[in-house]
Amino acid sequence: MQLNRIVEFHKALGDLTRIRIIALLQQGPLHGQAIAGKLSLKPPTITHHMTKLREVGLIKERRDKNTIYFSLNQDVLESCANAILTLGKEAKNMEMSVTEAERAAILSNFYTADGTLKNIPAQRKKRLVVLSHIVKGLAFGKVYTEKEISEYLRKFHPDYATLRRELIIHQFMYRKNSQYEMNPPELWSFQ
Amino acid sequence: MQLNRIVEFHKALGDLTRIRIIALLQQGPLHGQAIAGKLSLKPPTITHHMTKLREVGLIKERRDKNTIYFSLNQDVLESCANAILTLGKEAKNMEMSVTEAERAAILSNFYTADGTLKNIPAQRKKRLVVLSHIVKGLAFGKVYTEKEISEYLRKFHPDYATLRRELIIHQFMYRKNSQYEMNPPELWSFQ
DNA sequence: CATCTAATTAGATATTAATCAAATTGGATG
DNA sequence: CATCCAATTTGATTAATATCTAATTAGATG
Repeated sequence: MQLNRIVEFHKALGDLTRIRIIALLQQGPLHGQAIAGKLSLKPPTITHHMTKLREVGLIKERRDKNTIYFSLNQDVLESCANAILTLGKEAKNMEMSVTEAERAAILSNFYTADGTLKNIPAQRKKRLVVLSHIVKGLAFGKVYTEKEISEYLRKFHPDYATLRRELIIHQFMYRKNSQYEMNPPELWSFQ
Repeated sequence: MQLNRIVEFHKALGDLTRIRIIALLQQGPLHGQAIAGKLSLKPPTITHHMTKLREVGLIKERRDKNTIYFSLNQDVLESCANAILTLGKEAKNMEMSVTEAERAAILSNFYTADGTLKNIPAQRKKRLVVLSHIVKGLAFGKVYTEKEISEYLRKFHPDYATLRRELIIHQFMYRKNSQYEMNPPELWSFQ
């Protein structure tokens, strides 16, 4: 994830009023005046804060007559909250380029003859080599459902949930609203 | 986790320079001048930012002669990053120990038509039901003075001091320096 | 068309905060 | 003791931002 996106996300949450709004919206959708009432603030102030939250993708809205119901985009909240945990690790990978020979050796080591994985490599470098190979089997630009992704991954290893999580964490794939998309290689934490 | 702690955490990360510092420290410990050099900033600026990061518990330090090596407290980073995800989520679990019917029965039993309490329930379970209902009339995240709290509680029962004490004891509210704040529902001692 | 209501924009004010130069602190060392 | 060096504090400047009132927009309804 881009550095500035992370900053803007945390800046959006670095305000008591906006945290209170998040807490409210986690209980369910609310319209502007209701939020203003519960927080003892004026509507323009709520608009101001909703704008900030919307700018970082945290807000979904649904209109009903004159009233706009705001709700939380939990996917964005989760992915942005976790982004900070894997920050410096991407930079470290830059130093860790792998030769083609090394790469081939790692792959032949972890793949069986029928194309499944013996196990998921514990060592970070090897895991990234294997993950990048797996993600190359997907079509770039295509949007996959969660079910499609799981089925694809299960062909490699029964623990497809771990594979899926690792693919997200290391920026090989991008998830939004339970839909999955391959990231462009320049975002991969690797190569 | 206390609401203000979450705000301070995100405020600490809502700055590009501090995010860059985090990214650096995730690769290993560094001393101040090294950070200043890598970011092309002056030492006082680094001190300023390290102070902010330290205030939210993100920094560990080790001294070697005149040089202080800063490193990241990953545990704090993870727990604070995840705190935002579970803010209001357990709000509904609270009622799990009591059925809605039971709850409604207790409330209608102790409330008069004009919204005041006939008396403060002696039985623990009933008292908790009533207290949780009272605290829901407060704004989550707002800081109240003792006077405001007392006035609010007096609308329910003349013995507002008992109500106030009970709200603290059972973790519905948090008090510090005569200032009161509603606790997040996951802290409520409901059954 | 006239009116209502919720949301937004505009503009003003007060507060917070990021950065640096200059001065200071405080341990380490000769 | 004198000196060095990294870190910190102080004080100033500049930029951002949280909140409000008043005015405006825009959809819905009679």
